[in-house]
Amino acid sequence: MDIGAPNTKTVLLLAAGELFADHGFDAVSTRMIADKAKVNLGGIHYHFGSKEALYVAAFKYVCENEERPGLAKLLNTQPELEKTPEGRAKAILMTCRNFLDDLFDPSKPDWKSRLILREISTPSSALPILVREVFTRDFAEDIELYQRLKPGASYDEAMIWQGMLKTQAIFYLMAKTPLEMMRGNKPLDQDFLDSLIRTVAKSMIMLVDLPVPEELR
Amino acid sequence: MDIGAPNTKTVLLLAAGELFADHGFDAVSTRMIADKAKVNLGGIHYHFGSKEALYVAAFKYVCENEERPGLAKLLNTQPELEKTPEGRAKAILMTCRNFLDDLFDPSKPDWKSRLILREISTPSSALPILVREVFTRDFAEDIELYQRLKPGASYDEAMIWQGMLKTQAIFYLMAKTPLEMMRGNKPLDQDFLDSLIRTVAKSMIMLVDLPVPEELR
DNA sequence: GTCTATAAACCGATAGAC
DNA sequence: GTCTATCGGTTTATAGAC
Repeated sequence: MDIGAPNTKTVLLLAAGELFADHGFDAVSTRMIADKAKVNLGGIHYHFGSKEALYVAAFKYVCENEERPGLAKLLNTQPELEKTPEGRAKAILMTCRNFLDDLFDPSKPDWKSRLILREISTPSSALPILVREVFTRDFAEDIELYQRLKPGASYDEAMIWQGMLKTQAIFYLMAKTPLEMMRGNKPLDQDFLDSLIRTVAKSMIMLVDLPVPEELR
Repeated sequence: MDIGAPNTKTVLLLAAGELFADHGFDAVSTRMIADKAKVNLGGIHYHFGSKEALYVAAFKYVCENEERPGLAKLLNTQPELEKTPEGRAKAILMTCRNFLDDLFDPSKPDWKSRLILREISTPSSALPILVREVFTRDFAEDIELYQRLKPGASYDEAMIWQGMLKTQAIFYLMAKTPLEMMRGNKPLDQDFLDSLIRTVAKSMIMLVDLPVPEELR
């Protein structure tokens, strides 16, 4: 979907997306959306037809505009990394760092990721968009890469390996509030994030029998 | 909460818990709950006072009655496993297997786990119960164990290590439907579960510098 | 404790003026 | 394309009979 200047439709998409991400579809009313977007209530049905159609449009917009570079993409732009075991290990570490730093960057709003998370846990009519735009598109390359790193590996094994980063990243994004409460309201700071990056990268590197970089020891 | 014979209150707790787990708090009406429990609508307010109080009661009931044995508990019942590196590695593998087999056992209803998952992703007034009964209680022992296995390790590192099993288990429980759709409606079968168990166990074992059991090679 | 009836508020959606 | 007013339905919660 191509969107130019911030018109009513775009404003509605973004306001609705953030509200749905924060509270869930059923907890958000069309009046809340109209208020947040500073748009008349009737505009929702004029532009989208229904609340559900607005949700699907917002979800589709987010999926198609989110770019979360995986390991395979990094290796495509820096092919020399794939030539040596040390380079491949470094590429895995860089991917973990890029992915998690980006996801937890406080200057970047995280509602788009959380909206996707909601569709994962409570699928709606937007589920095919999720599967097509996120699951299939984002996973496929890294699955193929794993099977290149470990010839003969099963699809399941490849799927689980490339999921180690994403599943854990998603959990800590999702569980931020209770985790911080558990830690006595100490926020998940950069130290925590560094530990997570190092642990995930190290385990993924060791699982494909690559040498662990010195900085992870 | 001690509950004897299946009285109205218990029936309501269980019916409400399952519905909330399946659809979320806002998507479930008190009429749906009363219908499922085959209880009169007024009974909800008579026994619990409000829909929100019923949710909190159901959540508390689930948290207090769920027993998910961790690694530390296994070692307490079989202390001889902790004596050798091979035994410690085996204990980690057994914990992963027990945890995941139990979570994905088709004969066991998984709505209790999914209800907890919902409170994690969308905290409500029941959040303190979640933190106290699940996060603090379930995590503490394994965190302490990790620091025994790796003296001098930081709290964050220990937290992330013991979370490797739980975070990934939770993701696959949560994402079952879209994952199966991505796999062309092929279910997450025992082969997939075995791959997950093996991969998670292997990475956790290697992270604490223990020897990888022969069966995981 | 269980039931019916209903109050009061809110919901998504629509009609029609501008 | 934006606005107001409102419809028909559902929601939680309650009052009161039994």
